[in-house]
Amino acid sequence: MSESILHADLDSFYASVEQRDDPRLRGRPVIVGGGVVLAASYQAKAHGVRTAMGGAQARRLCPGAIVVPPRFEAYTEASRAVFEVFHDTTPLVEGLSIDEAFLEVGGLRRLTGETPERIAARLRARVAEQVGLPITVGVARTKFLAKVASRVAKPDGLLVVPTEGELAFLHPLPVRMLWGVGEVTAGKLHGWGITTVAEVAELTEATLVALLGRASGRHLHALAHNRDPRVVQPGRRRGSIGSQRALGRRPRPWAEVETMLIGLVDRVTRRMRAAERIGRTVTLRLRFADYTRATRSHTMAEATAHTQTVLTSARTLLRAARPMIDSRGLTLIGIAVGNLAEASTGQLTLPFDRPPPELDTAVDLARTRFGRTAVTRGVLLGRELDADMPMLPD
DNA sequence: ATTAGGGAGAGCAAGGAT
DNA sequence: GATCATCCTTGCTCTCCC
Repeated sequence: MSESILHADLDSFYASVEQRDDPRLRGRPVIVGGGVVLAASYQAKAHGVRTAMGGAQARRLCPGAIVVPPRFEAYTEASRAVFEVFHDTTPLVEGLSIDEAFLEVGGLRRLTGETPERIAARLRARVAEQVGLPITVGVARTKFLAKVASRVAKPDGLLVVPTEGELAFLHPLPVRMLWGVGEVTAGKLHGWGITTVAEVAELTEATLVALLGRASGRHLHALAHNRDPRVVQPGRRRGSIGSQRALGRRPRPWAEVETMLIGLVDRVTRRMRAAERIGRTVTLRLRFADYTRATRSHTMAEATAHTQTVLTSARTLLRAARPMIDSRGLTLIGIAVGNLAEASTGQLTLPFDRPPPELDTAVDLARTRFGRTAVTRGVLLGRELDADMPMLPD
């Protein structure tokens, strides 16, 4: 087994798309997003601007930056084009997010004799030519090493971690570079005087478990000893679909909150139907003026992608949470549907021993059962039906 | 003092089923 | 009939990722 996993990761993705589409932004510090930094070009990062930083702080650090609003549709389209190149390279693609994926090229190597490094170089060139975006690729024997390699090689780089050089690559790294070690975990480790991967590797698994909990401790122990058996899983699907809205600090009338909920549920169920998924667990997500958070969830008896059914559930959760909202001040509201399953196609037979149901009722029933965007044939009426009746316009 | 919007997953408590 | 052990599901919080 040699290095055969690619981790491909677009650089400052949103900011790079903006620079690609507007030549005036090229070579200049660019910040995408106003209230919070969604992405910063490398020219802005040179001034200390970071993703997820507050907009005010970012402007202080880099007064010359050009701030542009996000264009999510452009990013979705760019992502689609990049993943086309990925899938053209190998069918074994595991997407991680809008701008990164693992690619397994071991079989390709055996088939064509081409080295993973060559494959990675060609991938980078094709993304640059066909999509016009810079992308960094890490190449290694394991997912974890490939992921760390791409992070180290950024921006616009290519780094192969040779099998014989894995520990030399891994051990000097700061713990924060480990995938899964965030601010909180890094803080705990620092409190124990642990700053590098080599120092983590000196601890026993029991010590790490005592410090970080069972799962994190074991995980970190394995990674620090360069054990990562995870394989590239093509065709992984997400487990929940959600939508949320930040509201600012201004108090909102209750009626407006309920209206926003309808919009969120409509957006989520619409996306579920487009993805041909149905779900059982409805989660209401709230954030308050003091930055505390709360979630409230309900698991329905049957999975659905039906707007009204999900809305009823969501509305009940929201109304129960009203005292909390009134006292703490709402600054974010979100809805997610989890416990997702594939929507099946199927036939719904309605009983004939009572009067035929109204068309809308039949469509609602079919949608609830199958989670489909449209019922394409209404046998009852013997003609094509357009059953996609959005609650709100797009 | 403060962050959008999209996610995954662990830990834990409580209750039901076996 | 009462008690115990265990597993699973649900609901919620916290951490982490991009």
